[in-house]
Formats: sequence, structure tokens, C-alpha cells
Amino acid sequence: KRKYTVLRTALILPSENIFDRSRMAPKTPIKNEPIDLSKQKGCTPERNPITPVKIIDRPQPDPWTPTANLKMLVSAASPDMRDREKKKELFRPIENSEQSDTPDSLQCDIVDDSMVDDFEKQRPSRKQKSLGLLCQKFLARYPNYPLSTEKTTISLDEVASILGVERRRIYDIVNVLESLHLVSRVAKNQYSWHGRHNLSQTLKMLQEAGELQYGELMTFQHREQDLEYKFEERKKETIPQSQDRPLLDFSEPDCISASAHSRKDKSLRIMSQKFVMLFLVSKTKIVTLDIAAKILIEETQDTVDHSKFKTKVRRLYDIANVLTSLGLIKKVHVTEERGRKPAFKWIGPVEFPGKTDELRGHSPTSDPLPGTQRGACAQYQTCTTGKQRFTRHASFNSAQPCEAARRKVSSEPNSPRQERQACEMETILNAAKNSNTTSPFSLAPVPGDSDFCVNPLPQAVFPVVQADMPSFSLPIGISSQASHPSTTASSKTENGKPTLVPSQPFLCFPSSSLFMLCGGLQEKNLSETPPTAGDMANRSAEAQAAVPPAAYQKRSSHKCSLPSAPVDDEEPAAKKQSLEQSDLPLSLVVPKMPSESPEAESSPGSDCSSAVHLETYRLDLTSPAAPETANKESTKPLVCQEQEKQSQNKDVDEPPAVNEHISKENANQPFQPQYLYVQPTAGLSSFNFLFSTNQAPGAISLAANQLPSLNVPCVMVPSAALASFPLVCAPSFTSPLSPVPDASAAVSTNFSMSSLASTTPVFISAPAVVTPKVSPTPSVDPQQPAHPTLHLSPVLTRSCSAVKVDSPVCMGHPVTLLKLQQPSSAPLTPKNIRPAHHETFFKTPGSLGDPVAWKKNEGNQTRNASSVQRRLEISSTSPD
DNA sequence: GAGTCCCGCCATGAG
DNA sequence: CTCATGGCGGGACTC
Repeated sequence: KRKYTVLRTALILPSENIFDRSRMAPKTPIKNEPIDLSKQKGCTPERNPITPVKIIDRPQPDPWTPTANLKMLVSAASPDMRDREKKKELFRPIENSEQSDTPDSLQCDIVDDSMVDDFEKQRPSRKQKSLGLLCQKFLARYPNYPLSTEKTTISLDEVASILGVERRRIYDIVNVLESLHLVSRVAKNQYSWHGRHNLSQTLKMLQEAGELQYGELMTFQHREQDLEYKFEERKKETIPQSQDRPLLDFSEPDCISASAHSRKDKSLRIMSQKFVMLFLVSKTKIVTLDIAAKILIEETQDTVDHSKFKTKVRRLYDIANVLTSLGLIKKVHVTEERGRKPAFKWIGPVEFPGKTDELRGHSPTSDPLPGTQRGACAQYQTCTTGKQRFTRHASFNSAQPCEAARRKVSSEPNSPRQERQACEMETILNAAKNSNTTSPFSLAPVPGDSDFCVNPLPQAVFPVVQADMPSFSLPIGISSQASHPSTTASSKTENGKPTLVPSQPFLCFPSSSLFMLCGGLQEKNLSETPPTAGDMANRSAEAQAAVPPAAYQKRSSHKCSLPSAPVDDEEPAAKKQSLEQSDLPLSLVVPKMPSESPEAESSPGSDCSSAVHLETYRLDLTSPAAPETANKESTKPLVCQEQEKQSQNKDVDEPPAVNEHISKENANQPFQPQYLYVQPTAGLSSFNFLFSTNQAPGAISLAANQLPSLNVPCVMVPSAALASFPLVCAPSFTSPLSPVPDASAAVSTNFSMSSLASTTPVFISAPAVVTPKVSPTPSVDPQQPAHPTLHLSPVLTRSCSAVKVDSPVCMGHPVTLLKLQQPSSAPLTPKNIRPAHHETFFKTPGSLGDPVAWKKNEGNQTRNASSVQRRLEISSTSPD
């Protein structure tokens, strides 16, 4: 009965969870514990928190129940439902999250009553009250990748009441989330939800900052002892100014007038950032609490008294709990001589494709894109200040800009804090860099623009190639579409920022060489990519037409959301996404994938899915049969975990061949569309075009509606003609297959990879496997959907992870990897080559020469693409 | 007994 | 003074 009621409520109140407390309350029952209720300030007392548990649980069981389907639908439609479902999940201990997903449903049913009873009976165990769980619940309420259009505001009171906890707890969560820019404070008692759009950027920033700050330490990190030792040493040596401190402090001064240093300035937030930095800097990606505590304490104080230490550790636990629920870290134990120590391992994205470097100055020289680039360039804010010089990806800024916008627009009261936050990151970085930053943010375009304010998701705008941001970079991905309507919006909004066309399925590369891309991306992209709601809808329609059934279906569910999304406030869309994404957090938990594989670079959620897929593909690649795996994935829910498993295997399989990726992916994906790159000759002098062989041109063109540039699909080139040319197949991306919303990142990477390869006519494929197959006239035929070629070809998506390793290959270093016909032997000029997202790639000094240049190139790519797009756009239509 | 971390007192600041 | 924040650490709960 409860279930039904719940459903009803959900149905009735589809729009938002957040706002209606009364409504929400029922849901929230989660609070098993009466305790909380009492505490709560009359928030949702009506409901007995006690029993609620059951309710929560119930929802899930459905799979088998007749209502299950209904539920599913409902959940899709209504956020509330979703929330509940999530809650259910939440109930499990965080640790279990990994397991969860699929099993849950079953378990739930079975367990349900009994379990529930237990719950009820057993007073809420401590675990159930844990911050981590609470955080999961909290996160479940919001989409990982909210649409740009939807602004989600979080009312602390509401949330607290809904979740049945004290506000104080919410502060803990929010502060940590804030440190990662997942949320930002808008006003008193109000935060705005940004989601993970900027996460990768934020992490990147933190990584860089961390390297500056802790790099030394972490270098030796193998052993805590060593680390500690180092730390001590360093401390003694550098202690002086305590760079660390400055970092923290800096933020405020820069951004805000010094005025706002309230209260140690949110030590929790800062601590959180530092803590994350440690992970990012750590080679092992494992950080023990004591070390972290010591390091953090030391920074602050020379004296480390025990109590202080204990307190610090407690705080770290708090932070760790939140990070765990975010899927960024997981608890592990490290055994030392001393014994077994609690520690946490970073399982989030490790590599950030678009490191600041990329962003950093794109050297003017490399940029081929002139005017058009502007737009792209605009996206990046380049700050040159003395030493510092880094460009920010708009996305990165997005959060901040948003804040700024808010301030301006809403003129909300909390200026100082907001500013602070905004500045924090930069400050940190700056501090780390030692430079006095000229407010980088200031540079950021956003703030000034009212538009931004209007559009909550500036980030979306940058569909650009950056591998970093999965969501951002690749608009193509379904997820991107769904999740990032903003992209379209961004295109619109952004004045000059043509950038990537988020939706655009094709990428243009400067190099003259031709590439074949195989992938289902386009379709997906087309359909899904559409950023704006309207666009999205249109595209979706188009896409649907074009999209292969399988893909379509998957998406279809998602798509559905799209159309509806606009109506509901933020919630709906978010919720929609959340459905997909919601899993992510848990899935994220997955240990291996993210942490180790660079692929993860992109945001965890999306990344996971994408990355995972890719990896799996790799393995598959070897065997033509691969498709199976692909299917699995596709069929698989969004859950990363499963993928993880596969991924693990994958990882083992192949090291890092970029080529491989390409080929693999394609192969794996059953119906992926194939794309062809056409050299510049086509019309764009310097640019190459990608065509989707498979897709019907019409479909593509349709897409154009929304994004003219995107549409430009390119000329269709007869496969036969191409046959003679070296082709690079890049799996457009797996995303389509994967239900996972955020595959975009992967996609982008792929492209980049392809581009690199493209420079050289050489055919890139995984060492052993793919190449041969691909090379020949790949399935040029557009119409051949799932040709073997596909399998062979592109694996780019995967590249993300592999990229690093691969990079060398791409570089033209004939690593074993390059077995293909033409190894990189063909001199790949850096320019031509498109560095993978991974910096590592480029870093190779010798060949590359100027690392910076490489980076620039990367940036250029995007630019190029954007520019091209722009051109296209211009010709075809004016987006705005 | 160590590890966790919940809970809520109370300081801090803004209004 | 009130209210929003959030530092902090006692001590309970887990393992």
C-alpha cells in the first residue's frame, strides 16, 4: 500500500522534491530514527521518521511487482520517485553501494519486509545516521549533471528536514561539496546545485595546486613514514611561509576583499580541498588519515598536539564520508609495520585531460583558428599574471561565474562568501603557484554577462574537446545532451563562444590527413546532444530517426525526459538525469577504474560509464566478438561497477595503445555509426571533416536545426574513395550504448585521439588486434552499420584511459603499440597531432618538444573544431 | 581498544 | 539580540 501511496505522491508531485517539504516529508521518512525528527526543528515532524524506512525500501522492490514498471516510469518522470529509490540504496551502507545496483532490487524485495522491520526495530544504527549515507541521500536528490537551464537551489532547511537531520549535518555535506564546486552558496541558507559539470576541472585545479603544495611530499609517498618524513623535512625547510596557509587564505583576499574571512574561513571546505589534493598528488592514490591529518595540521600549525590531531582526524572522517559518497574515494586499509591503518583511496578521476596546461595559454602560434576561435578561446579564460598563466576553461569557471551572476542578478546577500568560493580554487592554485594572481576569475567572462546568470550552466557551453570534462567536452554524448542542455544554450548564450558544438557530431581537424571514425556517437549525439531543451527535443526526434534501434531504445527513455524536462523546474531534468546518474555515485565507488585509469579523468559519474565501456571494449577488440561485451554494457545499467569488472580485465589486457582504443571501440559497438573524416580539401581549407558513414545524411542535417554548426555534417564521401586513405577509426563513443548518461567525455577523447592519428595518415589501431582489420577499406559504406570494421576501428573512447600510455603511440613513437601499417613513423607534428586529453601524452619532451605547444595544440583542437563549426554555423545558420 | 564519527555546544559574524 | 554558520571535541557506537 505504501508503495502505491508513494507512487501516487510521486506522480502527483513530480516536479520537485526539494521544495515541498510537506510533500517531501513523506518521502524523507528515511529517517528511521525518531531521534532525528525530534531534533529537527519541526521540519517534517508530521511524518514519523521511524517507520518511514520501510516506505523507502519498498519502492525498490518493484522490479518484480506489477507496479515496478509503473514505478520505473514514474520515477523517470518524477524526481521524487527517484529520490526514494536512491534513498533505498542509501540505506545500505555506503560500502555496500558497490554491490548494489542491480542486486538491490532483488534484495530489496526479498529483504524488504524483514529488513525493514529490522531497521525499524533496530534503532537506526549509527551507520544509518552516518554522514556518508546522509550525503548519498543528499546527492540523490540532485542530478549529477544538471541541465544548464535548470537552476537547482538547495535550501538547507528543506533538505535538513527532508533528510531528517539537523542542519548542522547538512553544513558538513555542503561544505565539502562546495569545496569541489558541486554546489555554491547563493544566499543564506541557500545553495545552488551545480552538479559534477565542473568536477573534473575542479579536480584538475586541485591537482595542480596539490602538486605545487604537496608534490614533493607525495613523491615519496610510498610509505606513509616516508611521506611523513618528507613532510617533516619539507616543513623544516619550507615551513616558513607555510605556503599552505597562503593558499587557503589567499582565496579570500583575492576574491573578496579581505573582509570576508569569517571563521577560519570554512576550514572544512579548505580541508576538504587539501585532502583531495593529497589524493590527486599521491602516486598511490592512497592517503591515510593520520598522514593527511598531520599534513593538514602542520600546515596550519607547527605544534601538533594530540587533541588537535584527533580533531583533525574527525574532520577528515567527515570529509571522507562525503567524498566516499561522491564516489571519489573509498576506504581501504594500509598495513604497515605499525599495523593496519585506515586510509582512503582515490577512485575518482585521476587524469584530467584538459589540464590547465591545455587551457593555459594556447599559444597563439598554434592556433589555426582565427576569428572563429575566438569563440572557443572565449571559453577559456587566460590569465597571465606574472608566473601564473593559466587559462580556465569556462566550464571551470562556470560555477563561479554563476555565482557572480547570481550576485549581480539577484544581488544576494552573501557576497563575501560567494566570492570567496569562487576565488578559492584559483587562489589556491595561485598560491600554489606562488604568483599573485590577478584574479583569474575576473577574467572569466561569465560574471559580467547577465546571460550567464540566466543560464545556469555556462559550463555546458564548452562542449569543446577537452577531455577533461567528460560532460563538457563532449556534447556529443547522450549524457551530454540530456544532461547538458546547457550546451546548446551555451552556444546560444555565449557570444563568441562557438566552441564546440556540443551537439555536433562531427569534429573537424586541421590536419590534412583523412580519418575514419567509426562510432555510434553521431547518432547519439545528434539525438541526445542537443543541448537546449528545444534543440534537444528536435534532435532527439531526429536522432531517433537516425539512431539505430538499440541505441535508440536506451536513449529513448532518456529522451523522454528531455522533452518534458523543460517544463519542470530544475528538478525534473535533473531528476531525469539523476536516474541515470544517480547510479553513478554508487557506481563510482567502483574502485579500480577511476582511480587508476586515466580514463576516469572525466567526471566520475560519466566517466565511469564511458571509461568503463571503453576499457571493456578494448578487451573485446581483440576478438571480433567484442560486441557482446558492448552489448553487455549497453544493456547494463548505468552501473559502473559492473563495468569495472570488465574494465579490470581490460586494463590488464592492454596497456595503452591509443590506436587500440579506436579500433576496439568501434568493433565493440554494434551499430555504431561510422564517420569519415574528410580532408580539408573539401572546402575547409585546413579542416577535415568527419562524416558519419552510417547515418543518413538527412538525420545529420536535421540536427543542424539546433546547432547549425553541428549540422554541418560534412560532406559524405564515398567510402570507396576513402578506402585508399589511411583511416583512423574512432569509436564515436560508447555512450550511446551505455545507458549511462555521461559518456560524452569519452567521446571527446576519442575524437581527440582520432585527430591525433589523423595527422598522420597512419592508421592507428591497437597493437595487435585491430589495425589490420581496420586499415583496409574500412567499412566505408556508410550504411554498413556494424561492420567488422567498426569493431576494428575506433576505440578512441577508450583512449581516455589509455591515452597516456598511448600517447606515445600517437606521438608517432612507434611503440609496440603501433603495429599498424604506418606507425607514427610519419612524423606527426605536434600541431597535427591532437594530444589526447591526457597531458602525459604530450609531455614527452623529446619528441614533442615544447610541451606547452602540445597543450596548445590540444586547446587548438577544440578551437579548431569550434572554429570550423562556427564557420559551418555561420554558413548554415546563425545559432543565436 | 582502536577506529569512527554522531551530536550538539558554543563561538563567530552578520544583520 | 537573533540567526546562520560551522569549529570543535566528548563520548557513543563499531569492529
